[in-house]
Amino acid sequence: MNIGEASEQSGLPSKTIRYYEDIGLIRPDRGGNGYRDYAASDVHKLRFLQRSRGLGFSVEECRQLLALYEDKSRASADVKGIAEAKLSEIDRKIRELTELRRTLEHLVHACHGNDRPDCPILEELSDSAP
Amino acid sequence: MNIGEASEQSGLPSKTIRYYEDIGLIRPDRGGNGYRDYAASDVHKLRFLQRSRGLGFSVEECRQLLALYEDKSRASADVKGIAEAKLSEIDRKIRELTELRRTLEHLVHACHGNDRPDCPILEELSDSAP
DNA sequence: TATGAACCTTCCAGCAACTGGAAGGTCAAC
DNA sequence: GTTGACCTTCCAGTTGCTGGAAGGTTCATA
Repeated sequence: MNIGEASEQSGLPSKTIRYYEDIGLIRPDRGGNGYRDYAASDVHKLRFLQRSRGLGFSVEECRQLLALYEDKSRASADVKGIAEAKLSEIDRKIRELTELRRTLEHLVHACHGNDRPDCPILEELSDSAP
Repeated sequence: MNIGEASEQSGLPSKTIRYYEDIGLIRPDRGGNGYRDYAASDVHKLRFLQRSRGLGFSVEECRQLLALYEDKSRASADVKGIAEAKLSEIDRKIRELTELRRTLEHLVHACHGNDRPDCPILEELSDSAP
């Protein structure tokens, strides 16, 4: 199938699919006209990529997962390890964002939000204290 | 003062400070030797940038905040608007990450993590269902 | 006075992970 | 035969820096 249909079936834009080929994640056949020709297994991999990217895995992590996926003698512990590392990374990000949110909400609450120039948000941002 | 000291006082790497100048956020004087010469007010702005970036504002948002900061006739509502938009953006990110975390944790729990090849994580990622 | 370290300068390139657009080839329908 | 929807490659841009090369300046020390 052509890239357009592969795009539809995988949920990835054609541009992204070509990019994934560029960086060596997939290697579809080529037809006589030079068009890329995707087999069902290619689409399968594309969907795999779409999902794992959606779960926050980096492209390099997806490459590892894909390799494990294709390695029939893999140990599930390898996959679990990658997923667990990603899990604590997500936890860290959530903690950071929550902290950020608190600070920002505090500022927003302190600001009158009227047409006067005095603004605690700017004051806090420009505060000279370290 | 030279860029090194401005860096120390603002908490931003010299590289970043030069970059901020490149994109027009600050304009320090130049000494006769061609060295950048930072006034206290420049360092103040740099620290402002350091803080607002740390709070998750994009460089363009920082540019707006800095303009408002310098505009003595600003309305605090303008600043509050930017901060509120950022707040809901952070909320959205936290929600997304939390959802992600749940899915991933579910997968991690389902996986034995031994040296056998069967792995629910990969199965889920490659699942053909839309 | 020389020299070496520690500064500073500019410019160029690269990171992630795409995305947009230009210029052109191909295919199917009317 | 021509329109329009595909497809191709390649180049450039996005965000927010960061690293490195090649070279100029300053200052302390030998």
